[in-house]
Amino acid sequence: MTVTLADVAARAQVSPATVSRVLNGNYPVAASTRERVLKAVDELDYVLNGPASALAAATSDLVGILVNDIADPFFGIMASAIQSEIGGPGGRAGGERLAVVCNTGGSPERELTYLTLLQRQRAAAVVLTGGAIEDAEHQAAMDAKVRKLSEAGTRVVLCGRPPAPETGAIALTFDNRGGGQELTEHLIGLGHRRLGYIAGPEERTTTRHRLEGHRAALAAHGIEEDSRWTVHGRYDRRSGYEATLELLRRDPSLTAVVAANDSVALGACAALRDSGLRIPEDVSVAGFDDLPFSIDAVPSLTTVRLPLAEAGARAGRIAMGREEAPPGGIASVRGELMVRGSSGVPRSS
Amino acid sequence: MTVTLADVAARAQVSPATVSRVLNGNYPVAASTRERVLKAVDELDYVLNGPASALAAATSDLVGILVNDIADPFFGIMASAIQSEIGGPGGRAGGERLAVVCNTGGSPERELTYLTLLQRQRAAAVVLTGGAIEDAEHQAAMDAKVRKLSEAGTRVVLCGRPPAPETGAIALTFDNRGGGQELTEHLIGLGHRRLGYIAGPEERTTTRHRLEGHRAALAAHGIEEDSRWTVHGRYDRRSGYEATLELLRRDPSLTAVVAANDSVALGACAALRDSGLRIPEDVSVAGFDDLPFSIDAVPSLTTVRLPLAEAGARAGRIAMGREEAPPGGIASVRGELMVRGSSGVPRSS
DNA sequence: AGCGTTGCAGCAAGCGCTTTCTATATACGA
DNA sequence: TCGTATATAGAAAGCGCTTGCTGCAACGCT
Repeated sequence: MTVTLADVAARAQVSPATVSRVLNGNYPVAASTRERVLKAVDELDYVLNGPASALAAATSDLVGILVNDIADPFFGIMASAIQSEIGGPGGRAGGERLAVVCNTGGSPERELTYLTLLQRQRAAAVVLTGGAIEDAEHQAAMDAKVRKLSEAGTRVVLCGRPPAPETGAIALTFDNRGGGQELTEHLIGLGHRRLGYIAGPEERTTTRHRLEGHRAALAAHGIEEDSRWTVHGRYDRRSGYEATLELLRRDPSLTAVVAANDSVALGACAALRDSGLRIPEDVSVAGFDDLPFSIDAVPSLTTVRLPLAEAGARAGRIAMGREEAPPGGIASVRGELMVRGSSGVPRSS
Repeated sequence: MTVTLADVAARAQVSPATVSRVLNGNYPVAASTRERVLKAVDELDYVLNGPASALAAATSDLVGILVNDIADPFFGIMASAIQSEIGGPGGRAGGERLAVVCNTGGSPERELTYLTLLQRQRAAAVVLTGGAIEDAEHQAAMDAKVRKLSEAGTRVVLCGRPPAPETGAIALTFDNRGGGQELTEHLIGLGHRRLGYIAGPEERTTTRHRLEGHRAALAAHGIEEDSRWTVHGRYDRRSGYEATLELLRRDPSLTAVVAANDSVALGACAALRDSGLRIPEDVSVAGFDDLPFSIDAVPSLTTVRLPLAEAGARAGRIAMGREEAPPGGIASVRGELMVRGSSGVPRSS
């Protein structure tokens, strides 16, 4: 059998209550007693029973982080930053908390089930990262779940995700629309008038907002849109490659390609090169996020930098109650345009 | 107050025991009764209390995945694959399990503390990924912890990590030494005789094994080593950039640079370009791992492909007891040499 | 008809911990 | 010197769930 609190108590010649208090340090215990208890703990190699503790105390030290794709550095970087603030071993936080990353793979069901699982574990906090799925039914279900979690005392923070009003969740939203607009305006400023756009998956807030920003920029400059110029795909390199070939097929006269994110942009670059086009002389390319590898692309990628680590860290602190929530429970985090080698004046100008 | 089993029982006019059995489905319950119970569960919006359940049943549905750096796709890809097999919502597995990713940041203390936290939660299984830290004391502590976990019934699987004999852990080890050797032999075969090597952090098994493979290749071809040709750094791009400049400073006549992994190789490429050197005409570059972005580098990266997703998936299945452990509890996973554009014949030949 | 089966449901005893309340001992003030 | 405040430890009642065992019908067999 495993060692229990009672065993430690017996060995230290004290009551179980005292051992518990020594371990939790939330009640005065005489120094000599504490020492005796700690010695017994050490000798017996005692490890607290988490479930029992959580049951009795009606709280748990679990913190959940939901991500859409853990293999994507976009989420990895945020998760890493969140986790570093959550504490866990070695973090800045006091109490040791188990920060757990849950990979939804972008599936609505998984998202919901993970939330239930965390609710079941009576998680101390939950951080939802990345864009939300735009399906009315799913969204309602999510909101209901989030509200329930909040009511049960779980702090819910949205990081890089649109606010969920009336749910009690704190939102740190990325200004995808503004960033998208700024990016496209940069290209328009260079003289581009025929811009292809590789959007992310449909029914995602991130996809929609970035695209809306792009369109707003076009509209602001009186550029009429051609529906052939927009293609949807996944948020990965492969998708960018294929979408670019498709764009080129539809309209070979495009002078710029704006991608939904950096991975897609990289795929776009590869497709352009394979098609014998130079970047940026023949076609300019722009990404989004400014992930670490973007600066290493050849040419380096013009993109919008999102402060993923900073936002994640802040979300983590808020989740831990170590930082005040922004006024109204909502904060918008702006991106920063990074002009680099992949964008230049169009060939025809 | 939150809804409890008893509330559901009252509403369904059955005993708590029956509700529990309906929920767990491990005991015969009449269809009509089950239906009544499920209806009550639904109406009351009941969510099982995880800790209470874990305490009573003395088991938990938590599975831990330890990674060194969650922001690094190397780990992200493995974690994703492991998690997909662990089940969790939507996975192939039957029971719903909470697969949690814990980020150690490469710190020995965190590694140990996370293991304790998982032990505390009575985790069903634990998967340790990536290289281990080569410190006798730490290793002994880890082995002891792992042994204790095994004894307590937690299945422990090492994925991409050297075996830990006598601990009861199953190991899926990457053949870093063989891969490193093959890679360097490829360069030697092209005619290179002056090869720089950017190693990972010291005191890491992965670092050592890859370096050993490199040296074995040199030795096999009678190439004498120059201690100036090896530089240690972190496993990231920045480190590769700086290390390359350092190598160039030490010996400008190098015709090839072998990096500890792909990120480092990318940094090396950037440094070479910034130094006015062409790849591979002036200097060849090689990486390791074959992460998704490697093929997009310009020129595309010669590297050793590690089947991260496959190995992760297998580790996940073994952790769930859905696949037999390899004979002896140890399997070696080989890498595959991917010859691409970044390696060519040396300039002097 | 009598009796062993079989199928389902309930009782109640924990699982290992936390925490309130109570008890004791010591210290302090008047 | 006695009463009261203060510090520390213990007793015991759960926290919400699982599960071995018991109970009781309805059933099938000889």
